Amino acid sequence: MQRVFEALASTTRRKILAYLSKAELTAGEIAARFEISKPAVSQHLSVLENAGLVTSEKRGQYVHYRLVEDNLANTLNGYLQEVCPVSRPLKVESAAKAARLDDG
Amino acid sequence: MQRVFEALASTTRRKILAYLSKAELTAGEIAARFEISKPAVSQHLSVLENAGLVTSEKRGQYVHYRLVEDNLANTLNGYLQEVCPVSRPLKVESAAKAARLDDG
DNA sequence: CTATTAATTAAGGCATGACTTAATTACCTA
DNA sequence: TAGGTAATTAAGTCATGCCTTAATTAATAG
Repeated sequence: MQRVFEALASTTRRKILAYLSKAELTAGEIAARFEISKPAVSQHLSVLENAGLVTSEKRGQYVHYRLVEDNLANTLNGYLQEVCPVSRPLKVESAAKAARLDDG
Repeated sequence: MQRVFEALASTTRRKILAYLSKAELTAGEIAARFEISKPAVSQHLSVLENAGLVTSEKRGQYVHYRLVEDNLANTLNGYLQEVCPVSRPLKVESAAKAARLDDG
């Protein structure tokens, strides 16, 4: 929980997650999308992995990273339920679908 | 967005939000719940207020703080939609209700 | 007006986070 | 096995964050 919010506090790390939400990428492919050094990106990936937000798999010479969607969704939604009324997140997040389902 | 995630990166600040989710409190009442100094708590409140997660109102000698639920819920859910498939958060957050509605 | 309480601002210390370059590890290919 | 690429680890710098105590502002009570 603490690690997840710390990981999300960095814009660079949130961008990495955004990239990984579209496709699995190697460390090098991720680094190429930023202007900071490769070791710096590697450190960010390490933070994200320690928070359980991404996982890595080494295939040959490359390390492939992918998003762990469940952990992100569960942590944020869990926190939201804790602090906000249960009904609100549902409405905010997919108001259209909820409305449709509630009406039907 | 950046400010919200920075604000949430601190355990102390998340605890403050948790207290405020139960009741409106004065700065002093909040400070009394922590072991750190009152100025330290004041700084945390300032961070939360700059992030738009709480608002304050001075009444006489006291400053009352309360949670801004909408901003917290909208920011986290908005981010979640951006990074995770739209359908997932709904399932995670209220699986029972979603299942019931989907089945019915 | 003076004293007291609530709260914030100011100033400074210390730990932590983010970045850099250089070195190292691991894997692939000629 | 020597050389090259991918990636991480190591070491050190610089900025930022969180905490402290002391000073200040603002409101209430005598």
